[in-house]
Amino acid sequence: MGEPLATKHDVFQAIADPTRRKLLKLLAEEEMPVTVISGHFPMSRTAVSKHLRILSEAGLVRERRVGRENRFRLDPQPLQEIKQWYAYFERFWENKMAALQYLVESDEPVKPEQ
Amino acid sequence: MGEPLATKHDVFQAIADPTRRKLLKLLAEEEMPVTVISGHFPMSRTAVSKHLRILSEAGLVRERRVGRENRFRLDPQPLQEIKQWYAYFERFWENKMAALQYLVESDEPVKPEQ
DNA sequence: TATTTAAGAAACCATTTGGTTTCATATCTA
DNA sequence: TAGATATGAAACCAAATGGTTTCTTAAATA
Repeated sequence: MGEPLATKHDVFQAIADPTRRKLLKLLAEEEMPVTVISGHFPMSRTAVSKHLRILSEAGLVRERRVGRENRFRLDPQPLQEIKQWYAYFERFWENKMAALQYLVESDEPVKPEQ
Repeated sequence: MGEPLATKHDVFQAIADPTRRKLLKLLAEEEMPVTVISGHFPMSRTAVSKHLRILSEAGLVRERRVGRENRFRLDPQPLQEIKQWYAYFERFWENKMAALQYLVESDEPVKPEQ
């Protein structure tokens, strides 16, 4: 049923690395083979390949063999978990604003509570 | 101006650890001193304290000395960055839905694309 | 067919991470 | 004041992380 396709790696941990976040943005636009992808990063192809493996195990990218190429593309579905997690805190965000009159998006110091 | 208050630690990296995510949920409810907080976790107080330090450096918690206690509470503000990051991909998610007829927010199995 | 190209596997390495225990210090309280 | 309590700092450690280089294999091509 609606269970994740491949989640050997945690989504939160997968997106923790800035290189992997950049990979996701890159692969959101279009499908690409590993060599082309690695051309966008200042590290070895092997290193990029490892990051892709982690993203793949978190279900965030899909891979497809085409000849000798391995083409990757984004699968945003597991990011729903991030959204749901965030949504929980959004509640407190609202509460805080209302109840404690936090000065949101300002440089005013937060007023001590007592 | 509206810049983050303390971001020696990356927010994405801060929420990558499950213990720290649990800490955020715990501290969302109420302010607590370190000893009380650490009672909720199967590890040493010092370990919890280190996690709190990381959350603090990411701006996700505020600390306040009260006598000999150090009380922590959630500050959800930096989570906005997560939301913004996520929002970018939500766009692709929508696209996929439209183009590939994904079944969103249901328990139906995702239809294979080919 | 011989050669080039694409990619992963393996071995390795330095640094970071997440934990520990011990110790020092500041603040309560009997 | 003496002792108990709350906490962080320091030193330490094993495992995970993010990178490297080398080697092998499969597919495309001259």
